[in-house]
Amino acid sequence: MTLLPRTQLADPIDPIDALLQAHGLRRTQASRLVLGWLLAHPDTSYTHAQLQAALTDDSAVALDRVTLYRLIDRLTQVGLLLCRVDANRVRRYQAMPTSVHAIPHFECQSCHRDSPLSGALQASALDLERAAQTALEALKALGYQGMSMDFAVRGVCADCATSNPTV
Amino acid sequence: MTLLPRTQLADPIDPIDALLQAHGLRRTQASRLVLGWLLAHPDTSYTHAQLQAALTDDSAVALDRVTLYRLIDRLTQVGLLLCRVDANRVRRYQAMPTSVHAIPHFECQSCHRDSPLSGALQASALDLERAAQTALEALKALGYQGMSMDFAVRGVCADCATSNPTV
DNA sequence: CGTCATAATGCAACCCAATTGCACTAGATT
DNA sequence: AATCTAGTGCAATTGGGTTGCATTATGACG
Repeated sequence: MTLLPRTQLADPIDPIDALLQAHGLRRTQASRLVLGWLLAHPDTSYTHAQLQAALTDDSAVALDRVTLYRLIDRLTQVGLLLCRVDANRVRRYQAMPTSVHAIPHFECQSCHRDSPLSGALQASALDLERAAQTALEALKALGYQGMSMDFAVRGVCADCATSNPTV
Repeated sequence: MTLLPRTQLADPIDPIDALLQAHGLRRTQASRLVLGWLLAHPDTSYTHAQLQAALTDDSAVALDRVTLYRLIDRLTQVGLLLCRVDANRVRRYQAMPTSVHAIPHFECQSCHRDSPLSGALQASALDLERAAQTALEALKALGYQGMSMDFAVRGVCADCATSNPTV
């Protein structure tokens, strides 16, 4: 029985390793772990704290707070992660979505609830999404990479408006 | 010469006083100052720090840090101010706009530049704005108040994408 | 008017997400 | 194998924002 020439198989068999390498990042335990975890949980965003908790929970590997900060920052800079700041001024990270689905949402400045625009707004929301899609295509053609859209309406919701003495 | 019955003139001659009163807020030196200043500088947003600096500069009245925090919070809750969190996790305040003009903008996660979507995207941007306008009308009809829209695209801009070794 | 409840102010101390500096470790490249 | 540098870990710090509590001033009511 002869030894198979392992090197014939491309070095990065793992898709995660391939992504890291393709973006010029080193393949370390931490980077594999974080990117792997986020890719395994698409369309969900996590704060730094949540991510650290989930990772230590999941893999029993306790990686340093600061290391995680720097790692997610690197992953974000190369476009592998999407980062946005939530209403509480905390950054939320998630795997950069491959397809786009910008759900318009409303942030009430009084009760601080964040609700998706639906129901009566279905029609205009669809219009929005279509227009946004067109915009994205144009950007991609210009060389932009790894994009996500976010449409926010801010104001005072009907509930809060009626309880306020706004005359 | 008889004294004019001053009280015949409506108490809140000042439009700022009128706004404060209409929203159930007391008319204090600080509230008049802040709301007045922001109304005098429409379509421009300020951080707490900038606002405090501008006010002490402008009116020689040094109001306390915490007082200003609480004041802008009150003004925001009743819908007189618009508050959003910028990419640096800092809240920015401005007078709630009366008309809407949501300029789509792109936030690069690599170089952290924030640029308006223009040029080649003019067409889709217009579509976007039209769709957004429709959405706003629908919300107003539902009782929502003092609204503003924000359309953000996040990703890696063409400049950064080419300098990254993204293969 | 004066009285009085309560909204608003000021100060000190605190919270917490995120950053910085520096020594150290481990991928990658030759 | 040697070596360069990206990545890691720890400690200390930054900075926007909050909380508790005593004090002041606004506006409503008799």
